[in-house]
Amino acid sequence: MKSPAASSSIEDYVKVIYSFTEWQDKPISSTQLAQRLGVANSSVSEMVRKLKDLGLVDHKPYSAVTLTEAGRGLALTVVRRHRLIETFLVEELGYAWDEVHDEAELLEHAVSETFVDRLAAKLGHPTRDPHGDPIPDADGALELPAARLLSELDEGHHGSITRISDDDPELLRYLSREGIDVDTHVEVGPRKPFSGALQVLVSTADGGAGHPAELGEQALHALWVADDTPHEGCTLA
Amino acid sequence: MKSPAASSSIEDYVKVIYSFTEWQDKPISSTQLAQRLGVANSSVSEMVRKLKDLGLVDHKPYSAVTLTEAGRGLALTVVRRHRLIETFLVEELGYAWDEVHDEAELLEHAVSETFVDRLAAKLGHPTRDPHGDPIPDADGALELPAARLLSELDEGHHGSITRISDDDPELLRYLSREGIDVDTHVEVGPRKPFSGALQVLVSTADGGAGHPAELGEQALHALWVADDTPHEGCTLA
DNA sequence: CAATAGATTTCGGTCCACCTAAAATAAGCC
DNA sequence: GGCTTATTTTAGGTGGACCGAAATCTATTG
Repeated sequence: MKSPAASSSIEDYVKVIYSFTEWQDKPISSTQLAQRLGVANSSVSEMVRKLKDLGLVDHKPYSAVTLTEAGRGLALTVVRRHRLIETFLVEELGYAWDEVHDEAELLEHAVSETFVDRLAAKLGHPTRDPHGDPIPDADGALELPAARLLSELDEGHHGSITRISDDDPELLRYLSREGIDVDTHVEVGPRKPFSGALQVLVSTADGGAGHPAELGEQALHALWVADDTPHEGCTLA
Repeated sequence: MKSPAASSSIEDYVKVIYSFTEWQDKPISSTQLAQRLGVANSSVSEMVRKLKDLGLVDHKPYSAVTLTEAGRGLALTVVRRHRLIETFLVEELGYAWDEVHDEAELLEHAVSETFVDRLAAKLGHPTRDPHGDPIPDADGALELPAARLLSELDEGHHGSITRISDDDPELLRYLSREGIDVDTHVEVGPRKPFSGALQVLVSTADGGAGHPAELGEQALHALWVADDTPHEGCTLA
């Protein structure tokens, strides 16, 4: 049940490969992998060969990389560790949203399975981390909420934020200042003529009249909105 | 104030060098260092040269290794991390005494200064870890309790256990079964004729009549007793 | 005081993950 | 179909930390 123990590089590779397809289907290319890991393309080539030898990925030369079942299993344990640690940092140690990612990145390679299980128990077996990402359970099962990228929604749609990509701490701080958090309710407004920025109506927690926020491309691709209301529901009532 | 960030090997080396002299004065030799780190002597030689170049140790060829001020400073931060993590594992995650050492060993190299500070705050800035070892504060100051090795005490002495070496989990489990913990009060009894084992009277927590335990060489060198009562105190009262 | 046993260091050599530069391949375009 | 461009792989090389074997030093001790 337990493989020989992957190096932390190996864990990072499968984690990134997994994450890339968590919210969309296209598999990751070498170059994208290299960018996300911050290493040279050549390093990825070598490492992918090793991962293939280990049976963690499928790969034909010059094409995209996908996880095998074993690879996906490993990735899920890494992701579970990462997200539980993030949750712990926010809930127990008072970290802010935008501070947790890097810390978790390091810790996730240093904790034992026992640690993770006990941490999960202490936190009450949470199913989402502070950014709304689902936390796989100990068996690797996870529930992906149905959600769409904010950038794909048309004017008039509304729903609550389900997930916020934690790639860029700077963006997280901006969103924080605009009052946008996981579970915040938003309504999509009009596109600004040339800037491409989108107006969004952000509801206050108490249900009062929302205030507007302007979101650029970067933000639109980092926010996911739950598919709760195809609008009819409201119109009919 | 912060050096470039030592590798985890470097941290391990200075930690072991420091620990060796924490409760006695003789400096550590290459071979002892190699044994405690589980590496070959030749590896130690090389690494000590590097540590010397980094200004962390003093070392003349063919003699013992000692820490410089900088080295001691680094060692203290590592020891602080280690002991705070052990405390956390026991108090917050329900680890047993004998389980924490290895886990802390890994984690201590993966946590940031911020993490350590927040953890310390959450735990209420403890000054001793679960084995009774002193936890240095953020500035590297620590209070070493006056204590003597149980093996050095004569029959009739008594006092409370201040520190229990956590080198051997097996021993920790034995002591646990015998009801010996940090702060347990003990009285030194007679040596058993040939076995060399020592009889010790272990007080129960509520002050009731103690029960005897037999401790061999290994245990006698792992237990430290506070210097609280040179016996007169009691006789005079 | 010379011989030797034990500790320590030096000397090649390994493995891992990374790099740059150069070569090979795939894909788009005229 | 052939050319160019962009992606991907190979080749050769680095630094960190480790190893075993061989050389060297220290310290004893006869």
